[in-house]
Amino acid sequence: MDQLDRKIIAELRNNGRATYAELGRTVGLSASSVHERVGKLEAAGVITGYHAVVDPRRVGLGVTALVGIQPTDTASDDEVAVALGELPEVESCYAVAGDEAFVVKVRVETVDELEHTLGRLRRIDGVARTRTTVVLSTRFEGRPNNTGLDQG
Amino acid sequence: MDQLDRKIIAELRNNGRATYAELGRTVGLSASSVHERVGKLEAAGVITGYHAVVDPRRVGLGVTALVGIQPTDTASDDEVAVALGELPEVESCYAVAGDEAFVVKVRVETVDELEHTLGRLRRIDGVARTRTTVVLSTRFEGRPNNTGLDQG
DNA sequence: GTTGAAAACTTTAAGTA
DNA sequence: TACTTAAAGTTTTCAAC
Repeated sequence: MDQLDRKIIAELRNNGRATYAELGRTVGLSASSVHERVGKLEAAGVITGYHAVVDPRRVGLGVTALVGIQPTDTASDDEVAVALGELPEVESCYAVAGDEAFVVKVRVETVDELEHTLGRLRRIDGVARTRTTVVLSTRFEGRPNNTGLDQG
Repeated sequence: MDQLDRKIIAELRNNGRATYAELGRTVGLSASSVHERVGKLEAAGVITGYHAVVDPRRVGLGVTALVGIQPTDTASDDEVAVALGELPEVESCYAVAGDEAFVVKVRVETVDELEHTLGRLRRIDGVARTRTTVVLSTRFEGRPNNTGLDQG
């Protein structure tokens, strides 16, 4: 991965639909070269995908919460993580240091649904307790941090 | 926003680089129609952008932490949020219920840098204390939850 | 890495229900 | 209004260099 790759990645993080021709113009390569480089970055697992970002409220997911998952003494973290992944309302799942095994981000339509989801989380085998932090507003989210990409 | 819009959004969440022609084939519309619909969804703020997703470890951001921000008595939440946004290592920022004003997600290269970043967070005017949860592993992240999009 | 060319896609305009 | 087709311009993609 050289400087040009980093530049291409930074561009694609800002605009995931940039054309290879556009990228070529910004980094000073032919579209073919960019195309090949991007293919290699994808194959190498550096670029893992492309997603449209949607305003959650506009698609009926107005309630967000961060939930700490405290495990039982006998819990298998991997099994708990798999179970967490089976709930579609769990958008992200981090294994963390501390007395909680995981912190997950949950997105649902209503607080009623949140209550419902928390119940399901608690019923997962290996989950002892949950600790819920309700998100009041999302100031910003998933901002591309191109430290070391833009110029490194 | 009708069923077709929802289908298009779900597709673009899974593959942000899907061509209008591809989208048209999956939803049963011409490329022109899809093009027009996507333009309207973007203009309406439903689709807010497109991003390449990068494996953070592959771009030198191997350390992730979730940091609760406890405010001082006199803090202006908005001003604190702006200050948080000025640090590029703060990827996401949520205003939350509870004794913490915000929870932020921080991504840095090393634990040394994490220490450095936490110092800067604490020095923000309006920040009394921070509570840091180090992420040991990201099981999954930013999964598109297409509840209510895939089928209505 | 480049160019060149065919196929595919984008994007606008014009026309239809 | 929302769709389609048509057509010109662009981009993709795959050779060959």
